[in-house]
Amino acid sequence: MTDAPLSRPTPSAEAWLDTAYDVLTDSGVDAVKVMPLAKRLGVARTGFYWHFKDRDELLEAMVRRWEERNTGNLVTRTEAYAEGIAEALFNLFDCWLDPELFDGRLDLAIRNWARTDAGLQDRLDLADERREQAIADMFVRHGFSPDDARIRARTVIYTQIGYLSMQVCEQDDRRIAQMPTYIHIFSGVHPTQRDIDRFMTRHAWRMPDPQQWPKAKVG
Amino acid sequence: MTDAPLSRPTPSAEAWLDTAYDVLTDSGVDAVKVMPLAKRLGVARTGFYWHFKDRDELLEAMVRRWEERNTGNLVTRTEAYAEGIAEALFNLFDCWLDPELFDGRLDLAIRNWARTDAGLQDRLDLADERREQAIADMFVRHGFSPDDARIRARTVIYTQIGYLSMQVCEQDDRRIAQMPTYIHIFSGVHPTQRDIDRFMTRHAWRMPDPQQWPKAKVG
DNA sequence: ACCCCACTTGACATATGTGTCAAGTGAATC
DNA sequence: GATTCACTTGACACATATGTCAAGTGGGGT
Repeated sequence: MTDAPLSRPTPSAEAWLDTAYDVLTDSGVDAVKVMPLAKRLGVARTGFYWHFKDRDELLEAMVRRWEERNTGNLVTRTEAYAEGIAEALFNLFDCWLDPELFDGRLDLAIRNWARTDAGLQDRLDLADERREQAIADMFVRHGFSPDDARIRARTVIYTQIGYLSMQVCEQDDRRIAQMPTYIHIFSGVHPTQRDIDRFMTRHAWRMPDPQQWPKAKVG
Repeated sequence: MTDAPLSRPTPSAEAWLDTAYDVLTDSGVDAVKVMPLAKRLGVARTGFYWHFKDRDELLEAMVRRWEERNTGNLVTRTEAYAEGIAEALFNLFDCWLDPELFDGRLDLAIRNWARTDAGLQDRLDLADERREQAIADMFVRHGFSPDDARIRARTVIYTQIGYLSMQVCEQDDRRIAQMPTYIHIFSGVHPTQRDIDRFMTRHAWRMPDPQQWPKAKVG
């Protein structure tokens, strides 16, 4: 008899939502249709309408799932303590490695969907502005001029979105190994060995072989 | 009686294609459907099947339009003569300003479409690899190490794709004004006033007020 | 004036999608 | 054992899409 949150979705509403999420992230919003979802779940399509008013309500639930996750975590990472810009960027890069912090596939799906949904585009623009501001502030705290900081923030964001958009699939260990070079490009500063070790240790379990850890002065 | 290329599309096949292109670039491939296109053109839908075998043939025609355009022009720009890396990057940046050289909206639409079409994804991967290689070669020619060059090439590409993907809409003059800062980030080198002037002169008609031209050592 | 060819059209067959509704089911409560 | 509540179901009505076909139209060449 634990206290459940008030309108918690029933297990089967949850199932519709999860399936919808899978389809959204790997085929886009146009593929999120009640009939195919029902086929996947192996149930009658009409049961859907007991849990959700209509298709739009399902879509709205997914947008909320996105809003409650990606941007908030990213902003928090930019605010983490760092001795220098390199460490600060490494903190941010945690988001690109931990799907709990930032769901890249979902972000991309939302972004594509927003192209044909003006209301969603507005919500996305707000989220993007928050992210850009948070990263720019981070650069400013580490001594960059506001103008430079803003363009560097954009470079970081565009690079990440571009990476997602291009569907690059690399193994975590290769991605991690390149990150010190990205740090140098984004900030103009080489991370110290200390910065690198701290980051590598944090993600060691994704990259089991310490031999692969880069030495400082990469790039 | 001019010699027409052999299978040139008839004027009305052209019209279907153009409309399809518009819809593709601003709503995505899922919106490219014969019935709505017919409505837009104000003709009977079935006439479509006189010009094209089926919907797939229309889509294929658009993919070809893309292949014949974006990647080739981009690679050519990376090969243009440049005294230094800054000038070389400015040469490449021409693509982001001249829709004749590189059609960003089309590139983005193809990219989203490829997410749900494995065959197209393969063709896109080939194109991306050509682009990355060409840009990396450019960095190498200007003295960067192969590893660094490759990551810098990716940063350039991801940034551009990210920019497109985020649907940023800025005026040309503002974008142009920021480009020297991007050059610095991408290459670590400040463009000289000479580099900047050459670039600005080339795009002066997009940015009528020379007062706005940035001075060197920006960022 | 005729016909032919390029092209267009409306009717048909079929598939896939949305949403409503009244009836059905099965487990927990009275 | 009857009832009720939460949830599921199949039948229905309708919209939108694809693709085929035979018939129609209209301008150029003979």
